[in-house]
Amino acid sequence: MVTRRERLRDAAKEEIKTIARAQMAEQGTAAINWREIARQMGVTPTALYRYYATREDLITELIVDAFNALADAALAAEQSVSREDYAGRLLAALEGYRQWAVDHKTDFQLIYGNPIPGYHAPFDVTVQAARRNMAILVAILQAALQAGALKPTAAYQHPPDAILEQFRHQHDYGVDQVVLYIGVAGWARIHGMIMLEIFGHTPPVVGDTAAFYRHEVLHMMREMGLTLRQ
Amino acid sequence: MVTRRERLRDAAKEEIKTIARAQMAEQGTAAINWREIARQMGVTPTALYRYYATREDLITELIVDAFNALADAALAAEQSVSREDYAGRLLAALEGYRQWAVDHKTDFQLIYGNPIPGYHAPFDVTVQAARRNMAILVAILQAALQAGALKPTAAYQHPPDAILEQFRHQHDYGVDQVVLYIGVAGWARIHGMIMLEIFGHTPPVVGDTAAFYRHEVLHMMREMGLTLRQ
DNA sequence: TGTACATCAGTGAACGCGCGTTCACTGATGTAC
DNA sequence: TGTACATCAGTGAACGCGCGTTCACTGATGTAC
Repeated sequence: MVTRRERLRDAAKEEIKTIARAQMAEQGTAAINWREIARQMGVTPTALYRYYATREDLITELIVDAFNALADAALAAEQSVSREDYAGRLLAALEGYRQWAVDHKTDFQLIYGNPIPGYHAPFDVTVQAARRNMAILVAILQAALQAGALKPTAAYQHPPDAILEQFRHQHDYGVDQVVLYIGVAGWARIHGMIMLEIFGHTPPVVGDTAAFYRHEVLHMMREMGLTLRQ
Repeated sequence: MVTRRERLRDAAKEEIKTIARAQMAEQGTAAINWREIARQMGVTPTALYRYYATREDLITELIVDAFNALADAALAAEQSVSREDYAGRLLAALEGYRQWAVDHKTDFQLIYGNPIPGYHAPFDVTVQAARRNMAILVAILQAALQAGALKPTAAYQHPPDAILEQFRHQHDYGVDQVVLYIGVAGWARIHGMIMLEIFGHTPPVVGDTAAFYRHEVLHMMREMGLTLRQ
C-alpha cells in the first residue's frame, strides 16, 4: 500500500526528471543542471538531495527510464498487430522504435549518443535495460522462424565467423543463431537511419524521413526472407 | 611564400588543436577547456586569443578538420586500388572510413554525435565539409554504373517517393538518381554499425567488429548489384 | 647598414558567473501506545 | 483520543572550484627607407 508521503515523494522525483528532460531538449544532454532544476521548482538546491543522492544518480535514472520507455513503445506497437502477422509485428515494432526516438530525441541521445562529461554509467544497469530492446525484436524473429514465416535467405543462413563469438553469449537470448545474426545485422541498419535523423545528418536528398525509414525496413525484411502479407 | 612568423603561428595553432583533441579523447567532446590548453602550453589563457577569437572558433576548426581528415582517409584508401575494380574501390573507401572513425573516436563523435552544449556549428561550413564524404562514395558508384559494374537490382532501380525530393537537390552531386539512392541507403547502413561501435553499443554477440563490418559491406554491395571480382 | 616605426606574441590582474555538494538547523507530518 | 517521539522535507549559509573573456600593458620580431 502506498502512503501519502510516498505518493508525494514519487511526484517530486517525477517533477525533477521532467525538468531535467526539458533541459536536455533545450540545451543537450550535458545541460542537466541541478541548481536550475531547484530554481524551477521554487526550492533550494539542497532540497533535491532528499530525492537523488547526487547528480549522477539522477542521470542514471533518466537513462534507465529512457531505455524502458523505448522498449515499451516498441512493444506496444508490436502488440497492436495480429499475432500471426510476423512481418507486420516486426514492422510495427521498428516503426514504434523510431517514432519514440524522434519524439524523444534527447532521451535517445542520452542512451546512444555521447556520454555526458564526467558521468560514467554503471555498466550492469544500462546493459540490462538495453537488452530488453534487443530481446523484443529477436523474440518476434524467433516466433516467425518457428512458424515458417521467416525463411532466411542464403546470405543469412550461415553467420560469418566474426559473429561466431555469439556462442558464448547465445544463452543470453535463447534463440537460434540465424535469428541472432539477423537481429543484430538488422538492428545496426535501422540504427544508422535513426542516428542520422536524430542528430540532423540525414542527407538533404531524403525528403520524408519516416517514409524512407519504412521503405528501407520493408526492403530489409524482404531481403532477409521474412514473408510479407499482401 | 611562408614567413617565419606564419610558420610559428601555424605550429601554435596545431599545438592548440592537438591538445584539444587529447582532451576530447580523455573526457569527451564537451571537455574542451580553454584554460587547461593554456596551462599545458605553459602560457596564459589570454595568449590563445592570438590564435582563435573564441572557444567556438576553435571547435569549428576541429570539426572542419575532422570532416576533411575523414574524407582524406576514405579517398586515400580508395586510390590504392586499381581503377577498374569498382567494388574493390568502394570496399576500400568504406573500410578506410570506418578505420578512421575507430582510430579517431572522439573526432567522429564531434562530427556525428551530440552537439557540444552552448555551441552551434555554422551551418554552411560543416555542410560543405560533410558533402565531400558523400561525394567520394557517390563518385565511385557513378563510375561503376557507367562502366557496367554496377547493375542495380530491382529493388534499387526505382527509388521510393520519399526520396524523390532529391530532384530538387540532384545537381548537388550531379549523378544518376539510382546512384544517389544507393549511396544514401548504403551510407545509412554503414553509419549504423560505426555509431554502435564508436559509442560502445555493439551487441556483445559481435566478436570482431571489423570483420562484421566487412562482411556486411560485402553483402550489401552484392545485394545492391555491384559485381565483385573473384 | 642602421634607424624608426609598425606588427605581433604574450602578460597579469580582474570580471562576473555558476556549478555540485557539505553542514547544522527548523518545522511539519506521520506513528505507536 | 491524546500525547511523545521519530521521521522526513526543506532551509540558508558557506565551501572550493573553475570557467571564458576583457583590458591595458610590455617586450620582442619584422619592415621600409
